[in-house]
Amino acid sequence: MSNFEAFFDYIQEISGKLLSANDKHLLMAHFKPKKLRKRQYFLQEGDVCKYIGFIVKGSARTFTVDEKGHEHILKLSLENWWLADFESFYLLTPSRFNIEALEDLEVLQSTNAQIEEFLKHVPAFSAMANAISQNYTIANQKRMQAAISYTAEERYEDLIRNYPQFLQRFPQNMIASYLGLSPETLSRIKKNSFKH
Amino acid sequence: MSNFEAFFDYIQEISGKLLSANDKHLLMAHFKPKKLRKRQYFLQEGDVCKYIGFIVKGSARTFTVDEKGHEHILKLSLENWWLADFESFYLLTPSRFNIEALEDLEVLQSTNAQIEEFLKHVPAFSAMANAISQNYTIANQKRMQAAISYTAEERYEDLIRNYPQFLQRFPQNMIASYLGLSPETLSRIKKNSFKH
DNA sequence: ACATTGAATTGACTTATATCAAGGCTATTT
DNA sequence: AAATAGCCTTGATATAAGTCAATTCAATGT
Repeated sequence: MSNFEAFFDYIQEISGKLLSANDKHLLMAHFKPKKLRKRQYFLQEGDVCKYIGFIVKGSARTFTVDEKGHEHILKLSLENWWLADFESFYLLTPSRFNIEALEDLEVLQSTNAQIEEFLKHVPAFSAMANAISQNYTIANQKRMQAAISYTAEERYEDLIRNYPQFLQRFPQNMIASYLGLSPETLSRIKKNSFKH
Repeated sequence: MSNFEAFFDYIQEISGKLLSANDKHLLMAHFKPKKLRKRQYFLQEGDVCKYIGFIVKGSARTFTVDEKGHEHILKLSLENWWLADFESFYLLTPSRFNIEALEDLEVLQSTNAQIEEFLKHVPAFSAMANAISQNYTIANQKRMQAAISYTAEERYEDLIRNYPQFLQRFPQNMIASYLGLSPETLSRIKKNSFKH
């Protein structure tokens, strides 16, 4: 299945290790392809995030809804990213988040218990997990720094630098929410940044 | 050395595995005790973060200085936490951060190359690394959500709930900076929160 | 013990960002 | 093709938070 080829390439590239034929069979046996249409939910608030998904195609947003009914986007996710509420996934607690497909979405999904097995038995998989953990730590540190020390305009410029794909793939109001801004404010920032 | 006992206990508790006598000798051979007095720097902006430190005693802050000379605290760290700029430590790039002792500080420190060895040869150590990675991911997700969707007052309440020790150990202006607030604003928030 | 420095508070004022409301444009659905 | 819904922009106004300055108090160094 061509779905899995991209997945295998990704694992091998990021881990720097090769997958054996056996490894590949094991992964194919326990990652299930799942398709969601735009607007469908991968996870709903209150449910346990039983599955982690590797995005083969499409995009999604992870968001909360506050008491005033306002949505706040914590993550925007694209191809070759992992999709889950990790807190709920690791601890098996009810999630505070919703995860919704923003475009038609194809993922390969598996459970926490299965992931533990891959970590034990597939060296490339566990090397990948370590590499991802490093990347996430670095990305989180950068984003947190931006959140506490940058102005709205600087955060937007930072996003353009780090995730230029987002501008192509996501509507501006989603990007505003991801940056912690109102859509109006982002619109004004874009207008003013011409002047600089 | 009593320093190491606390360290070993920590590793065993968080990993759920025991350290052999051999493991302990290996750790003691390659983690060097280091003491810093209050105000001394564990890391300076521009330097590569060669060492990761396990805090045995004391506290530290990780912060940046922006173009206007304002300091922004990204992390506050206490006993049994790991101290490093992980981006610089993993990638061996010059750090954008400073790490300064806020109280007299005792750490056990080691290099990235050594850590790799421990991960390979000490099962409890690598299990600990995986557990920490999960905890960090969860904590980062929470803090990021707070940053984009909470008001200043809600972020402060969140801090009281999650890290009550901070109020005892750190001056209020440090906490304000950690929350991304001016000291004056935090002072006013405290005054007003009596009214609610 | 005295002098100095740093921390916290408060008031007055400024600035950044949110909110509310309206209008126009575009894409999607029927 | 018409109707609809979603998205973006703009203006007017409100609110939250920052800045600057002054004062008090506590902690620290000599």
